[in-house]
Amino acid sequence: MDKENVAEILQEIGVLLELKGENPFKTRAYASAARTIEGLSESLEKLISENRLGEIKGIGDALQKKITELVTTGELAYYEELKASLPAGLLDMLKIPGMGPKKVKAVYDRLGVETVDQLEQACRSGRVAMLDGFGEKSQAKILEGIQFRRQYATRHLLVQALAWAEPILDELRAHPDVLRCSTAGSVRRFKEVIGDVDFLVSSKAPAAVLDFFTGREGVMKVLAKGDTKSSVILEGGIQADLRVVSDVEYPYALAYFTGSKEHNIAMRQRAIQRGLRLNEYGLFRSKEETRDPELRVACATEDEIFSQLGLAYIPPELREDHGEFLVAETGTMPRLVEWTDLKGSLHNHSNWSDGRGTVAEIAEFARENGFAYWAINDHSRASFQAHGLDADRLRKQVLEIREVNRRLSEEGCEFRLLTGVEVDILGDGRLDLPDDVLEDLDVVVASLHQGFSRQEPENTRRLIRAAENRQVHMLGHLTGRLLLEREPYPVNPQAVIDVCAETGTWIELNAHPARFDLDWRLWPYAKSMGVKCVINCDAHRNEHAGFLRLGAGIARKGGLQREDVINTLSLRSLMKALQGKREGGRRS
DNA sequence: GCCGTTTTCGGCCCGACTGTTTTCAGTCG
Repeated sequence: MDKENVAEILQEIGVLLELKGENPFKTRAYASAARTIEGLSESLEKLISENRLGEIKGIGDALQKKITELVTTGELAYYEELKASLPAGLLDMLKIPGMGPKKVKAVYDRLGVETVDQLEQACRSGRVAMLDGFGEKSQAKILEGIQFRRQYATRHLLVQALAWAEPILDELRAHPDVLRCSTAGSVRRFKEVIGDVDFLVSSKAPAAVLDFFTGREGVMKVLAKGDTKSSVILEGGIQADLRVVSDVEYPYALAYFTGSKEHNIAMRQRAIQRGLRLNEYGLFRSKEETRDPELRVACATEDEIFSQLGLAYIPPELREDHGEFLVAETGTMPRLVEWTDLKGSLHNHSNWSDGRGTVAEIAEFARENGFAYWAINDHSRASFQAHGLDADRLRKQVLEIREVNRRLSEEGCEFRLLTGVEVDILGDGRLDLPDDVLEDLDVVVASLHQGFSRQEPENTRRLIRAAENRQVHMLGHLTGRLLLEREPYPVNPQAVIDVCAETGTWIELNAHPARFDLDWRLWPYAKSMGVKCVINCDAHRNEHAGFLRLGAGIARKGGLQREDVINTLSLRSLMKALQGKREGGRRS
């Protein structure tokens, strides 16, 4: 059983315990352990065999035993008993807005309601409103929540959330009563999947800003509106929250509402260790909870708050309690890669396979947009559905690309198209094209496109064999996941990273917003092993070049710097690196 | 269930908003 499965089960145990009315701190312990497990860079098997599980913060004796049982036997008796003691439908009910563990338990205990459908019936017949603690309004709200969940997704891709958030941020910025404003929450942290979008504003007239926010075009429903905050549902079905504070409070509130929750808890604890209190209203010289302005440590920006806590500024992308404090404590934060550092993309498609543009159109677009180089890597023949290229068509494409480059050169232009392929990794780990064809290409990306039903050891071996081929520069979208759509295929990424480190093979960070693959959580490990990253937009049409900005944000979440990313190199250095990989490869 | 410069018990982040209450519980972030 792998980390994701273990984390999922621990998470579920936490929820089930909540439904049972257990001590909230106990339920929280499970949830926090689940998160910790998910973020581990080492495998659970290894930690267990070396008896190091207990060294992890948040995992004590009880959880150690349960995790060991799960990993070694694939089952957990405690979990099975817990699951059997409650109807499965209760978990679904928790997802309805306004239905928390107490209310779910109440309708179950007192009305025998076990599923969302039964809850709907109970609301329609008026039985829910008659319960203590419920009323007509809660009943109507539950019905609405059920309808809403049927109609809309609850989680959205970052790219979609940004498309909703950025125009609103522009409007807020232009509003006369707005002093400072920003997105906050997971959008500001550049999480790959977003639940809702958060905004923070400082203003002397909060009511006017809140009125504007709730009255905007594109607001479908106002969920809540108070003196300082409001929640709305936007057309398209995403929730947007706005919080308005005074300008003095703004930096503290921005830090607080950017989160993550786990990062904030660590920040608060650091404050407490220094005899201070940190909340959304300020950093206070006090041992007690307070918001007395007299006691506030003046900070004009987030930067100054970190500094007061003995930390270098932590960029929002890193605020996941994922090791950022260890780095920031040293007093200097490395400069993370910026999307403007990227000089081109080394994995893109043309109309020779499943892309849209012609080679000439792509060259024109990339050149005009200031890139130094752009690779064309169409699919190989095994990707039949994508009109994959065989050796013959590939050679013809190479001629066409060279012709385009010749013309560019004549015009005195320094931009270059690079020849390449995204070669399929076949069932046994061989590549879909022979080495002598690959060696004539500038950039070879090797990817899995089939075999999702295979087992982990097999997929891992396929990727390792591809990485060991000295003609392969990098592995493309390593886990094949499609966010909110398709799980990653079973693969042991650490084992693949280890071989990439040995062979000097690079790993792609595919910047397609549904991929972001390799996951940001694995980059610190890859970096520690010396494996280089390539941020590719996997463009199938020119507009996809914009994905590079998103990919760079994800690379920042992974703590990557310019020197960790191959496509920050100039054309000349890149060509050397491409050549060097082939000469340095361990075996072919 | 975890943890310890407050160390084997007693804390564990905490405030805004809503709805059902008539002083507060539940939910949410």
